Amino acid sequence: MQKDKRDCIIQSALQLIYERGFHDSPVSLVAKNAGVAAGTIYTYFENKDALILEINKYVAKLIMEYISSRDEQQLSFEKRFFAYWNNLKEFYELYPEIHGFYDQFVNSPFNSEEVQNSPNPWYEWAHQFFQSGVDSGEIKNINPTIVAIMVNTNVNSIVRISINYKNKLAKSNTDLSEIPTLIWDGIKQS
Amino acid sequence: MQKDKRDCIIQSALQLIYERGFHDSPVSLVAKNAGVAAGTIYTYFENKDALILEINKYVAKLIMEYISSRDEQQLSFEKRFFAYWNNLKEFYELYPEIHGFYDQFVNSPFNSEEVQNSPNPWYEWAHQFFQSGVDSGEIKNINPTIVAIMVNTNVNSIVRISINYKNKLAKSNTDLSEIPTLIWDGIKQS
Amino acid sequence: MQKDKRDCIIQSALQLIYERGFHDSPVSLVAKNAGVAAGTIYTYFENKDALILEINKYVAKLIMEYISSRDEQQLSFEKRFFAYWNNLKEFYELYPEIHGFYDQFVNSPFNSEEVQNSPNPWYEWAHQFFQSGVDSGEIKNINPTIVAIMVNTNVNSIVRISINYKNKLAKSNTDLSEIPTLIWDGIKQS
Amino acid sequence: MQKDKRDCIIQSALQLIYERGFHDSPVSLVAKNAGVAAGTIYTYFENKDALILEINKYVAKLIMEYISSRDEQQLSFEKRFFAYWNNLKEFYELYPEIHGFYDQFVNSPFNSEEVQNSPNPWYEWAHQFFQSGVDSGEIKNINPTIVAIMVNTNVNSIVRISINYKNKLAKSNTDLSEIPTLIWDGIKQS
DNA sequence: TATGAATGAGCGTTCATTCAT
DNA sequence: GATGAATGAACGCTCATTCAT
Repeated sequence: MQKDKRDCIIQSALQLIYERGFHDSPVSLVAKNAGVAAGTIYTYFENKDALILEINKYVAKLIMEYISSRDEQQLSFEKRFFAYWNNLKEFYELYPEIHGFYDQFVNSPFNSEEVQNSPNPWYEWAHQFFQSGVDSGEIKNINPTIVAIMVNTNVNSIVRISINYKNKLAKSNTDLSEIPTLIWDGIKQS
Repeated sequence: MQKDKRDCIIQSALQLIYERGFHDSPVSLVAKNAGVAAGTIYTYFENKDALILEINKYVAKLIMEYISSRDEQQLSFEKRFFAYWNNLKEFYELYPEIHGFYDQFVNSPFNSEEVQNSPNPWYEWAHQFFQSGVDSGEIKNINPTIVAIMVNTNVNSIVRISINYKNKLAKSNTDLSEIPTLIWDGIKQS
Repeated sequence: MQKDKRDCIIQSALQLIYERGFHDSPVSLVAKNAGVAAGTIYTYFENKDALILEINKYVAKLIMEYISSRDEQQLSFEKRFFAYWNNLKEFYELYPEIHGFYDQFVNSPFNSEEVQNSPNPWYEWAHQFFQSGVDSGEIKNINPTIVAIMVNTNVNSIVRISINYKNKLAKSNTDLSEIPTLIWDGIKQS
Repeated sequence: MQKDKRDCIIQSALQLIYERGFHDSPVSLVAKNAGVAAGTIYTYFENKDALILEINKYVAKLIMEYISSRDEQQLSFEKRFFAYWNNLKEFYELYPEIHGFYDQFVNSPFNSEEVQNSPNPWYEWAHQFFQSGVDSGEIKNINPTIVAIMVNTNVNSIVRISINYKNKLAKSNTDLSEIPTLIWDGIKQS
C-alpha cells in the first residue's frame, strides 16, 4: 500500500502468476493482493493482457539493470561470462517469482511475434554483451542473439532444476556449478 | 475421423493448444475438432486437466519412440549425440504442435512437482542415453539428468528460434547448425 | 417452463424490458424470469443484442399475423382502415409488453440503419395495405411507407396516452375514439 | 468551453446520447466532452438520472421558445398550424441531437409517470395553442392535449423518416411536405 | 457409449459515484 | 468549487462439467 500503486499491482500479479499460473490469477485476486479495488487495475493498465505485457517489460528492465550493473568490462570476456551466468542465476534465485513468470510468459501466446519484435532492453544488452565476446575473438563467431538465447535458456533451465530438485539433488549441486564451465567450453574460441 | 476416439481427442487438443494456447482451447472446441460431442471427452478423460496430463504422456512416448528407434548404439557416443540432437530437432519440426504444446506445458502449473516426479519414459531413456556416454568416458562426468535437461532445453529453444526467426535469420541458419557442435564441445570429455 | 425455452426467454425479456427498460433488464434477470440459467440464453441467442433484435422480429411477426388475419379485403378501404387502426390499438392493449418494447426499440440504437433496411414482414404488409388504398383511389396518392409509419406511430402514441392517462382522461376516451376518424379524414381521397 | 459549466455538461450529454444512446454515454465521457472532471458533474446534478431529467427540461424550454417566438397569433389558426408544424420540423432538423435525445427519452423509463405529470412549459404551450384552435372553432372539438401529442408525435416520426431515408426517398420528399396538409385535413373543422 | 442442452460459478471489464486533495 | 484516482457492485459472457435422453 505504501508503494506506488502501479508497482503494487505488478508485484502482486508477478507473485500470483508465479504461484498459480496465468490461468489461476484472476484480476480480482491480483487486485486484492495488491491492496486495491479490482477497478483500479484498469486505471493503470488497459486490460489484463496489457498488464501481463507490462510485467514483461518491467522484468526485462530489472534483469538488465541487475546484470549490466555487475558487468565489469575491463575483465576478460571469460570472467565476464562467468559473472554473467552466475549473476543471472543469482537474480532468478533472488526473485523466484520473476523466474516463474518469465518461464511461463516466454512460451505463452502473450509472447506474440509482435512482442518478440519490439525492443527489449535486456535482449539488446545481452546481444551487445556476446557481440563484444565475438568481436574480441574470445568466443566463436556465432550470431550473438542465438548465443544469448542459448545461454539464457540454459540458466533458466538450470535454475528450474535447482528449484525443483532442491532436496533430492543435494549431491548434484556440485554438478550444477559446473554447468557454466560446460557452456563456456562450448562457446569459447578454441 | 476413423481413428480411435481417444486419439482424435488428443490430436485435436494438441493442435488447438499449439495454435491458441491453453487459455483459448475450450473443451467444446477440442470436442468439435475431434468430431465428438463435448460430453464424450469425459468418457475418456476424467477432466480437462487429466486430458492435458495424458497429452503430456502421449507426447513423451512419441518422442521416446522417435529418438530411441533412430539411436544406433554401436556407434561412437559422439555420433550418437549428434544424431540425438538432430533427430530431436527434426521431430519438433515435423510435429510443431508437439513442440508448441511441450513448450507451454513444461513451465505451466500443469507440470506440477508430482508430475515431474512420476515416471516418464522419454526422460528415463534420455537419462540412460547420457549415462552411457558418461559410463564410456566419452562425456564429462556430470549428472545425466542434468545433461539431458540441458540438451533438450537447448534443442527446444533452437527450434523456437528457427521457427520465430524463420525468414529473418536466413543467413544465420548456418549458425543454428553449429549449435550441436557447441554443445558437444561443452560436454565431451576433453 | 413448459413452453419452448427460446420462447420463454423472449417472453421474459419482453416483459422485463416493458417493466424496467433495456437498462435495467440484465441477462441474469431475463434468465431467472424465464426459468433458465443465465448461460442458457447463449444457447439460443448469440448475445444480448441479438436477443433484442430477435424479439423485434418476433414482435413484428406477431403484429403482422394479428392484423393481417383480421383484414377483410373484400370490404371498402375505409372499413379496412378503421379495422386496421382499431385492431392495432387492440393488439397493443392486449399485449402492453409488446407496445412497451416496441416504443423503446424503435428509437434506440438497436434499431440501426442495417436493421431498418432488413426485411420486416409487418412493415411490408402495412406497405401493401396502404398501397392497395392508393391503388383503388380511396386514399391520397402518398408514399404508402410514409402513410404506414404515420398511422402506426399515431396508434402507438394514442395507446401510450390511453395507458398513461388511463384514469385522468376517462372523460376523454371519447376523444381517443375519434382519432382514427381524424386520421382518415386526413388521408382519404377527397 | 467558455460557457457556463452546467450548459456545457448538458450539451455534451445531449450530443453523446444522440450519437451513442443512453447505454453508451457514461458520465466520464460526458465530462470529458464537456471539458470538466467527472466529479464536477455531481456539483451540478444530483446523479446521472437527474442530469437526464434536466436535459429534458432544458430541451422542452428550448422547443417552447423556438415555436412560441415564431407563432403569430394574429394569423388564422390554419396558418398558425402550418407554421407550428414546419417550425417544429425545422427545429428538429436544426438540432438533430435534440430530436435524437427526445426520441429516446420519451419512451424510456426516465419518462416516468411522475415526470409526465410534472409541469412542462412546452406541453402547456402546445396545449394552449391547440385550445385556441378549438376555441375559435377552426379545428374539431377534441382534447387539445391529445391533438398536441398526435401532432408532435407526427412531426417527430416525419423527421425520423426524413433523416433515415434521406437519400432513398429523394423523390418522396414531396410526399413529406404534404404531411402537414394531411394532418390539417384531419383536425380542421369541416 | 455418445450426445449436446443446460448449468452456474467465475471471469474480465465497466462505470456511477465518492472524497481526499 | 473542481479534480480525477479509487471504488466495488453489477454487468455480459464463457466454459468445464453434468446428465437425461
